[in-house]
Amino acid sequence: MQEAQAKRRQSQNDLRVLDALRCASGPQTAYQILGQLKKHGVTGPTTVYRALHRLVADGTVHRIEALNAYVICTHPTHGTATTFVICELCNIVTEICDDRISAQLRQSTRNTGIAFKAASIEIRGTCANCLSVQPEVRI
Amino acid sequence: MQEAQAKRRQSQNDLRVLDALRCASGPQTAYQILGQLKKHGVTGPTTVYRALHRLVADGTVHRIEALNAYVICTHPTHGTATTFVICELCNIVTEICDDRISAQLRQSTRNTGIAFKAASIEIRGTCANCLSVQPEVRI
DNA sequence: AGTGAAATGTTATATCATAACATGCTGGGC
DNA sequence: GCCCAGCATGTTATGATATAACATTTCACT
Repeated sequence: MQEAQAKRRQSQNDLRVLDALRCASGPQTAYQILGQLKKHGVTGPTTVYRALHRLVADGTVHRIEALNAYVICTHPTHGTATTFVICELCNIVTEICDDRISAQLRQSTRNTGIAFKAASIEIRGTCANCLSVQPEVRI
Repeated sequence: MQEAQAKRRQSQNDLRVLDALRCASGPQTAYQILGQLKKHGVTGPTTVYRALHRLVADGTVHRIEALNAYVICTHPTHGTATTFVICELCNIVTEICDDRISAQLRQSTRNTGIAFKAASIEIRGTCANCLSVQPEVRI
């Protein structure tokens, strides 16, 4: 469908950043990643940001705007409506994938005469785990 | 419904920030607003950020995460799925309002066991005006 | 007028991101 | 093998966004 990316060979720093994100328990800021990469001799944020830009352009990594942080994409086959849920209790971030969301956004924008390219959706809520612990929070 | 805000009396700085946003042609960063408020003797960003926090909490103003910028809410009666379209050609930002979007997000999150509180949706696309000028961009 | 809560001012600093320019690595044509 | 174009990387500096911490003022209410 759209911008199926020509497979780019990932550079050494790209792989290091991906490693750092994989090892992390949640979204990481650029400077947290830099902290990890220092063990490989990386000294400046520029290096990290350059790798992140490539990986985000690829779709390999997503940026969570509300957190200024980055995560590995867990639904690489879907592209136009990346959706994250940020749990307000434990701050866990989950990527969800439901094509009806992008379908609805396409329809809603079409009604207003706007051409839809892509969307980023960030939901604040409560994750299933916290719900089971704090049952007074309702779906 | 949800968080129908008890009417808060807006402070002097709140009103100044709202004025600055109203006069602006689009989203304004905190420091752009600060630039306007300097004529009233405001000197530090703290003042602007404090007013913005109150106004965002109210729902009077929205933050556009992708731009680190702020706009006045144009659909104050709807609250749980603020949706903006950012035109990639002219950078105009439009708030759209379609309750089916939040309905779909509620449903998609319910399927995953997550409790939905609110969402911010930022769409990249092309506005109606730019589409009419550049017809090769398709809906 | 007295009081407490909210707002504001002030200074400093933390956090996020890019600019600008030099250097190094690598793969494809000769 | 050698060259060189294109990309990746390193380095230094700085810009842009946001908050901390604490002092002071304002204001509604009694």
